[in-house]
Amino acid sequence: MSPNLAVSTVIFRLRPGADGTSELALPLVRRIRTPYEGQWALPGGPLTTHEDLAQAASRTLLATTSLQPRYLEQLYAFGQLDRSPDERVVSIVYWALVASDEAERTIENDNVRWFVADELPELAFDHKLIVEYALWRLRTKLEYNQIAHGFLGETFTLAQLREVYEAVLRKPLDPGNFRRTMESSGAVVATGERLSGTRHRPPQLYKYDTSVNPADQGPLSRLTAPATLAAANPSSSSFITTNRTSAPGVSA
Amino acid sequence: MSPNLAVSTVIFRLRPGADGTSELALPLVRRIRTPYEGQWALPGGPLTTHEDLAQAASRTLLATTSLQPRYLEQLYAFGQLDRSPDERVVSIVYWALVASDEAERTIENDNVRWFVADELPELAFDHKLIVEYALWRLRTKLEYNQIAHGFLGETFTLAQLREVYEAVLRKPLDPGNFRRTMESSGAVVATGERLSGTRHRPPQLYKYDTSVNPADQGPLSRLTAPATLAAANPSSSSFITTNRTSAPGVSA
DNA sequence: TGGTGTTCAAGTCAGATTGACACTAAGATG
DNA sequence: CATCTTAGTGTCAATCTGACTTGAACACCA
Repeated sequence: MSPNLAVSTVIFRLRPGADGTSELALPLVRRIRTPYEGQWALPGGPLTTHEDLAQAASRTLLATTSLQPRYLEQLYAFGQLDRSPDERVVSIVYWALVASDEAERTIENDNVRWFVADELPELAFDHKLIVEYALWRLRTKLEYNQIAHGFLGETFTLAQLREVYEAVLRKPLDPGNFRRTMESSGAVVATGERLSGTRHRPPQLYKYDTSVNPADQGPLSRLTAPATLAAANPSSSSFITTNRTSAPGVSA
Repeated sequence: MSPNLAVSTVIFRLRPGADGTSELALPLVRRIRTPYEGQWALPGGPLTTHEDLAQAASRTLLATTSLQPRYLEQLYAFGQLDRSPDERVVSIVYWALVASDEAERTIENDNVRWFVADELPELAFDHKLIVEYALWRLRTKLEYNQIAHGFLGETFTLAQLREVYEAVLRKPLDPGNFRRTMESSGAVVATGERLSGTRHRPPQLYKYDTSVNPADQGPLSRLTAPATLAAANPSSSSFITTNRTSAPGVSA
């Protein structure tokens, strides 16, 4: 007599906005049955017994939007008693990032459409809450974890990467400081190639060095790649003492 | 034909260790049926249709250890196909903090025992992985989120709070810098009272200002108030003060 | 009763980090 | 060739961080 188990996914992409900058968008599907028939909802479906949680997220993601995610992470398990009017449903929600060019392949129709993240219609169930939490996670995680490349292709310029940050965080960033931070973090590596055809000085193309700062995708990612965990981020809390003995100074 | 749903909880407390400092400990229960009969496992049980996820976590937590958590947060949903040999089980795991004095009430017997977090026996299912992930979350979250008071009583000295940090992070912290950081964060407020009966200058008693830096407990905490999570256990004496010759008291 | 030990609590200081901003480089455009 | 635009580098002050010093206030003990 277990409650029903469903898996849904909040999918994010970046697309050119009206004012020239990029804006966050996510796909919704129209419900074709009660409850909430006709309303927009997150893509998802029931969990079958023969598939993984992440697999189920990928499957429903592919089925509704024909997209492959570049980043996929579990968000939260929602299980309040009243989240569905009829039956008890526990939804395990994932969130995903897709590259812009990949997202072009979505077949938009009357039942699948992309919406700007800040201008959503009324959503079925508690999906409004879920999307807001996913947005919070995306914005929070972007600041300390290297996941911005989930929106981009294999290589990219620092300006493109900065545009991702600016669109997600909704604030302008200083190009010089952004470059300094990214380069010193070591998460990004210059390929040596340049992007030509621009109206200005050709910028370097970069790619991500995933071995330096692996994105935390939950506990399961440790099973497959345990070695990279040793290269952890240095703690930056002020009160943390690494070595109480004084370092030897330079003396004559 | 949904998979079975279970809820388990990783419960942490601090207890006095052999070398005088505190150490992290967590309770495990011995399995009394196959699979993994006789092995140690996390407390938990199947999710019933009439209870919330967090409620289920609290219930099984109370049933096995007779404890009330001071902090409770969802950890992750584990759903790999092979995590249970017989049937498909999806476990939604919570993690909890209990105050030291509260934890004294646990009835330890042959089937329930506290273990030091770094010296666990062989565990059933994938519970080893789960505990390690919970440990990682606890240590990571402590550095940017104010959850350390989950181990302490209503009021505490900065030295006690620092001891929590040192035990969880497993490294010594500079008292002066710790004080500076905590006071400037505003998360902690001096009560004006002092703890007397110590062998030295009486320290200030502090309490947490939860309004300043509320702990992120997931998306649901934004909708409803934390409610009964702040356990009514006003006893301010913790194990940290037990090695005193005379009983410490509180003075203005 | 006064010295000693211990921790509390406040303060100092050098090096690292951050945010704001100036300046030069290198392409395209007309 | 002058100009526009972004790439990329450099500077500087304010702040933060980690290590360390100093005085305060109690208990304890000779």
